Amino acid sequence: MKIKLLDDLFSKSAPMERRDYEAGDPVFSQGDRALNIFAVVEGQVKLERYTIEGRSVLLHAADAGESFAEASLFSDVYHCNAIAAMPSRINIYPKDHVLGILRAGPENAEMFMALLASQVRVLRTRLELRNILSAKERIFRYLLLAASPENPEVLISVPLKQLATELGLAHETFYRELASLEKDGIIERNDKTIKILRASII
Amino acid sequence: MKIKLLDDLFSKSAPMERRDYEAGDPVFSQGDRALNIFAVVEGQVKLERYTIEGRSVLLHAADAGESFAEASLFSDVYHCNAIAAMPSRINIYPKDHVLGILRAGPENAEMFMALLASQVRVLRTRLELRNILSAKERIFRYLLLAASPENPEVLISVPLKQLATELGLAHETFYRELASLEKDGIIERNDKTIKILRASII
DNA sequence: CGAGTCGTTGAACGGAATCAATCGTCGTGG
DNA sequence: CCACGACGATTGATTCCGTTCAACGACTCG
Repeated sequence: MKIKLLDDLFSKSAPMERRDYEAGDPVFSQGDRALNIFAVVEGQVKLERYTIEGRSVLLHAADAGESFAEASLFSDVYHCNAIAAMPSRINIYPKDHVLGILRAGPENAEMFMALLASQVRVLRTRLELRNILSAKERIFRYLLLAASPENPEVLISVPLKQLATELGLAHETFYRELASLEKDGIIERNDKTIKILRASII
Repeated sequence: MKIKLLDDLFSKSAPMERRDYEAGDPVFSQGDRALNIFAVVEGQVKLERYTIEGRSVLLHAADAGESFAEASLFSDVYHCNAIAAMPSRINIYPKDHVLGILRAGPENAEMFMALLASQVRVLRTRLELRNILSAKERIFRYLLLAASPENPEVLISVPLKQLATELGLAHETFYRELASLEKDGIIERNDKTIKILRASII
């Protein structure tokens, strides 16, 4: 979820706390009273849940720019642990204040609902991409989706390595297949953009 | 998103339409005025977007029990095509009526936000599972998450084949690894349940 | 200038997909 | 009522391709 939009919405007329964490610092723990929702400004936060026999399983890794624990707005306690995975800076929005804003008027609530619904859409799409086995095909479809219908040029604003992770590929594979796509004249790479030359990899 | 909860929320004091579609029938098309949101009762609906050169890319396949086009509540037009992938029955909730309900009181809006937030949580978790390369490990973590901390028994209410798809595995692989987990004494399988015997696959 | 990271390519391995075949069950219609 | 088809569950054999390990150049930043 775009952190800026969230900020615009939740920092309205209110103090928002920004705190720094060291790697390993807990942000909150499973069972704690849910008092805040959060957004990662810098760093990464791991969300994990304790399961049977004290074992913990990773639920999500929230990277810079992501919000997390939104569901805690509607729950009394946190249902997982949040731990800074590296030195991190985190925005903290008090739950009661946020709920106040959401209740203040339908516009605010609807803005938040729109953010959530769009997040759902993005996640579903990302999940669908993962159903594509072939690395080349997955990368290509990603590019098709990232390009607008009118403009076949995709702006790459994050390191390719990170893109690879987002697509669920080893970065070596990603580089390789990008190179292969370019060699086959399907895409053209420039400094920070990738241009789709043909809308088919055949 | 649980269709029942949605129904409870959106069918309040209002007519909800239920319509049947044949395979290939369009539910709505990219660019159409967004007038409804939907839920699949039976069948499957494919959501796809037109990209450059008239090519379309699958965004999501909504199965029975899922809602779709929630984001259209906050958009003037649909941004993708929805097509029945097989004979399907679909609930249709008129957007203006739904928005009316959401504006009627904060409880309704908050119920919907809670649904969306929980959906986000589920999708993030599912995505995180996909980051696990090893089929056995992925299946095992899934089971750990599906089991409650107190009760190591997981109720399997859908065909295993479908579970395999959800986990992003070929069903053959899924059966194989389940068998292997059982052989190693890590799980115990009964008719409709799987019991976790050890919280580690080592 | 050195440490760290990104980007890139090569070689080898391993494991999941795929193709294939069988069995059991359930529903259906002749 | 039984034959048949459809589908889920299961196991075997084979193939393929993405991961992994490794090494290197380019670049940035302190």
